[in-house]
Amino acid sequence: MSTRIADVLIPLALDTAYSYRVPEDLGLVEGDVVVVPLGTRETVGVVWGLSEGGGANLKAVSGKVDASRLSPALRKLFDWLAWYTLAPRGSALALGLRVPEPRPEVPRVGVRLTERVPVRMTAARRRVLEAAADGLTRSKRELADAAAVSASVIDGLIDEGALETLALAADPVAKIPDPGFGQAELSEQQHEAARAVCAAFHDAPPPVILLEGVTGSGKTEVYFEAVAEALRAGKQVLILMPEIALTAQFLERFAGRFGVPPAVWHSGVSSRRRERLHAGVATGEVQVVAGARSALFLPFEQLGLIVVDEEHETAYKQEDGVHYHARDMAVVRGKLEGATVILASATPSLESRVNATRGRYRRIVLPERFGGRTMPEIRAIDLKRETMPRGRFISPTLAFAVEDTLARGEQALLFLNRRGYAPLTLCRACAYRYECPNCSAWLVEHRFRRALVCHHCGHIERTPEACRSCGSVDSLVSCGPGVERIAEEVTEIFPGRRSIVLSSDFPGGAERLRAELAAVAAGEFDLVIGTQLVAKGHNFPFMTLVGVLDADLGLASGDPRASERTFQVLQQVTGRAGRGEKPGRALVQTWQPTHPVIAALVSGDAERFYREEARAREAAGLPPFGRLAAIVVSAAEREAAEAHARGMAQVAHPLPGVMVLGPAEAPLAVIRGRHRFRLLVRTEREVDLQCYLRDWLARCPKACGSVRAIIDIDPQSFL
DNA sequence: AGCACGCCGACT
DNA sequence: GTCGGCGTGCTC
Repeated sequence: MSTRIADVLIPLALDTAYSYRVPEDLGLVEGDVVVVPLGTRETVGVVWGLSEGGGANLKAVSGKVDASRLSPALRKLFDWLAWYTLAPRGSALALGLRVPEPRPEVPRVGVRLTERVPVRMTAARRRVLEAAADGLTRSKRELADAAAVSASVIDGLIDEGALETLALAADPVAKIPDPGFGQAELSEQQHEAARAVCAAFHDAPPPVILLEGVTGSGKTEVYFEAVAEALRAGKQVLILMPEIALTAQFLERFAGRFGVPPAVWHSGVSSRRRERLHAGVATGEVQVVAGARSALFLPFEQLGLIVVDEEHETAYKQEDGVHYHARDMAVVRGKLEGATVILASATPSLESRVNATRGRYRRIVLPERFGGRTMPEIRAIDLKRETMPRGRFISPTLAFAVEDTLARGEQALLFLNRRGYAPLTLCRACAYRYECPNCSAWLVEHRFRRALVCHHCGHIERTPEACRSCGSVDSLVSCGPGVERIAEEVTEIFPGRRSIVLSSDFPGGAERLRAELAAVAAGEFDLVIGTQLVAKGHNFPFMTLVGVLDADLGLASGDPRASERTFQVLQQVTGRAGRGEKPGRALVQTWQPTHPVIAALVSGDAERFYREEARAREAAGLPPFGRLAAIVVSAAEREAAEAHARGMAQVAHPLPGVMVLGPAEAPLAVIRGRHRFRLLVRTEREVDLQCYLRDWLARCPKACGSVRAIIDIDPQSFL
């Protein structure tokens, strides 16, 4: 008398699947979604394994949920993700498990014209009757929109019998994209790249492709051809993008190529719609999903292609809960599903370039701009050779170039990656610096808001009249530039020019900002002063000059990715010049024109940057990428962990309350908390980290379920 | 994640 | 005396 046992993984912070007895008549299969008793309540879970057992006194599975079954590939993905990130398997599962709430089916109502004429006629009613004159059935909303009336007019006509209601078939979750709809005209280069990408789609095993193309080279059109190829092969496609890149503009472009927009998945999509999409993806009805990171865990039935657009974007990094990088997970999912993966970027991350060089990824390059446009000419302005007017940040050379550009009726962009008015406020009398009380970073002056703001933690205080330290009045000076201060300078040296400051502080929110970006694109401004916000997105056809005010900003931040990030953002922002009819140029103000980042940027030789950066890291004994892990253990484990740490050498650490211990190649830090404390392990390579942690956990078994995080080495995210 | 259990301070 | 605050640990 053997019983069937189901090992059920529950989407909670649990690493082990729990065993339940399977009732005879349930007919469970691995991957089924089930309801099981857990403690005093009932929870949903997924059958991770089935076996024949002795039928011990286990609780029984309560029932099967009529939801999509998780495919073996998806279950493997969650297992792998949990293993890789050292997260409990249940937490990994929680990222992708979605259980449909039982909702009453709301029948969609359509209305249609009848023979009956309403007793009283009004202008609004007449418009409705005209719009409905063709006798077709429409939804209330549609008819109201077509006649430009409110829904109550329609209701009135229904009451009078002039319109009749009838049940409407539920509309499809997503429209069917047509791979042959609007084949774009491709340049020779794009064509060649598209052919290579499409050919690779049929390779076995399917490759990971790094599609690298300079700004304006038409990467999107190229990967759209791969999407078309996948659709023709009857496969589903996932396009991952940073949430902010999922714009109406992108959807229109997609619709221009495939006839309809893709299904969209991001945090703003309603839960009802998500549920329908989830189900539609599982049945294969939804063929293309464009989505933010979490779309990675949708239960695709026949996934053939994953595109990761702007693969270098940091938005792909999940920093709370389970720490994962969506780009890397996309590569893993591609492998598990047998799907081709395309990583697209104008400025790839260092690790993707390294992977391409090592032959793990196939590299396809679009070196030129589309439509005969040329890349902007980039020149450095050596600030050591400029005579800067006192209190000014725009050099005479740059000012002259701006004047010249404006005189020709073209636009210029002045780029400074610093919000606010001035990054530092200090007292002339006592040399007191205004620092954040929470994180001791400098407080940034925002003159417009009359406040000092911490860009780290959000702390805000009113700009003081007198020095907080010595009480002197009128002794405070603003040091260094922010975009607001540059705007002030611009009105002084280019009087009468229409200028605008664009940063994430822009008053009026995202809607206003979008409108202003459109206004810039339409040529309604002469000068744009902007932060990183203007580095990508909207195309500005009249912009022919980009001036970078401080190219060195960010190079000395201590972040191991500082060079890479700076290079990427400078490449993007200088690439804004000359995307319209006329060629563009960029002038880059710097104190260190021979710095590898600046030299590579000016020479237009990205290869050189990546090569040198990889070499520099190797020489410094750093890997191209590294990780930090935090383990949270219970108070009971504290002693054992400390005993283990005691045998290790101490190393200084800049973080308050952190004690760093351990050998130099794998230091171990201990942060004391009130009731918990953390162990932070830094290591040179991911593989080492895994080994190190596993070894550590073996000695400290109870800590195993409590490993909380693996994060990139990045002091910012760590703080 | 929820829920129970247990240990402390402060109230009808 | 007990009510309830939170901190801790368990759930097949």
